[in-house]
Amino acid sequence: MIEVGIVEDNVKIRNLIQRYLDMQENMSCKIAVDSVEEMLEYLKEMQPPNVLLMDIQLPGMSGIKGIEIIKKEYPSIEIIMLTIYHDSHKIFDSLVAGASGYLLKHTSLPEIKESIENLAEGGAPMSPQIARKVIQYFNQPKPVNKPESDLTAREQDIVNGLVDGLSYKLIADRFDISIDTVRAHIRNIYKKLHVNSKAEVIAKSLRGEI
Amino acid sequence: MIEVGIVEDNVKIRNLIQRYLDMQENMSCKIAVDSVEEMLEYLKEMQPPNVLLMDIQLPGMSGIKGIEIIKKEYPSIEIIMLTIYHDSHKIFDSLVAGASGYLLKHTSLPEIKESIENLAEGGAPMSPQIARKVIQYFNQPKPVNKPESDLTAREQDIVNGLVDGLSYKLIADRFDISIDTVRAHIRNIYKKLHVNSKAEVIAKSLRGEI
DNA sequence: ATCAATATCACATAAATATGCGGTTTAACC
DNA sequence: GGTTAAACCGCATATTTATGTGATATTGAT
Repeated sequence: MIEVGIVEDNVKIRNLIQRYLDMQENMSCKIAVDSVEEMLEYLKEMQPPNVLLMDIQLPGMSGIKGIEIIKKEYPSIEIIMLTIYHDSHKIFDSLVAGASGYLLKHTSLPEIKESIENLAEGGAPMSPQIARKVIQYFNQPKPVNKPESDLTAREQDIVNGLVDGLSYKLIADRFDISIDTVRAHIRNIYKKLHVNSKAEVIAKSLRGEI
Repeated sequence: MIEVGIVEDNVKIRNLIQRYLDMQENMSCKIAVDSVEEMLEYLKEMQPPNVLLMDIQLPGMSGIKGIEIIKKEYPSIEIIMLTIYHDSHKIFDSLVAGASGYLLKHTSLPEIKESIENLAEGGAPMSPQIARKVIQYFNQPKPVNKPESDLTAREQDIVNGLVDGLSYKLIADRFDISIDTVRAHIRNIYKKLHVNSKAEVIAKSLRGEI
């Protein structure tokens, strides 16, 4: 039996969903409130539900802030956002805050039910449009970076040593070469990268510019 | 009418899917090959399909490399991966390469059909397990960082100077203070961060650990 | 009013780094 | 067989960093 809770300030929608879910054989929906604050009150006293359906636009605390707080206190609760917002910011903020699913409000009752079951089975319910936005997120950052300075394998070793915070001496020890050889490599690295300090090499490396 | 192409080296599966899709009223699936190379040959001569179903493990070029090449040449083709692999690396590599969906091979024929329609309507078909992994990607980076070393504003300024690759002298110039003051700040920064070199501060900073 | 933290500055010194110039050996390439 | 690139080593020196031990002024909290 899956215990479902609802945080939604539109009474009509809330009652509709609650009645529908509570009617299901494998679900129970006893707690439906209209703010995160109320839900937190409830959680303090009662057994927490397995799944929460949550709106974003709410009186008082926003649903996204709510995710953070609830997930922190009750990490086992899976949260599905149910909202009209389909802008990337709200989607990503929700997911980063800890939501496990994101549905748009036009989702039908049977689909909501299915999503909850889906979640219980280790899935992550998302409206198709949302999934699209999430996937687009991965396509975006592509063309940004493609520097490729060609350091030799050994030079890359030395750079890694620098990034690990090692001194020349320790790098020499790590690779069992003399400190003067380390110096030589570093000289060459500086030439190739057009820099003249350890700091710049580390910065470049950690920025993925090598 | 949605034109679908298939790149899949298992003949049985390929034929099964092709026949099923071609049978649908709103779809046509005329081209089904067993390698990316063959598909590229085909695309050079014929009208490109709207959607491609693609395996990852293929003879010759991998499906992921295939996405890159095909999307580069024919950006309008939407690609759905259809594979047995559910490891994060393959999923993310596929999405970054330009895939619009990612289905696991146990997906039923009607679900595949539905996914293609879904895609045509602006969605992004994903198996629930895949969606879960994608969502987990966003949750990940959160608990990673919890450093909270409380540097003062001035100390943070100095750190930024270091990250910018400046020497003590240049940092002093930037903030119009003496080099000895820079030294003093850096001493304090080292104490707070438990390090003892510029390199480590820069590394920590760029890793978001400050 | 006192205390703690911050920001500022100074002097001194050891250690590390940056840079110049020199070299040998090895493996790959034409 | 000569050329080239890489990896290796050494010595010298100027600059930069790391660290110690001071000190003063300002500020916000107790």
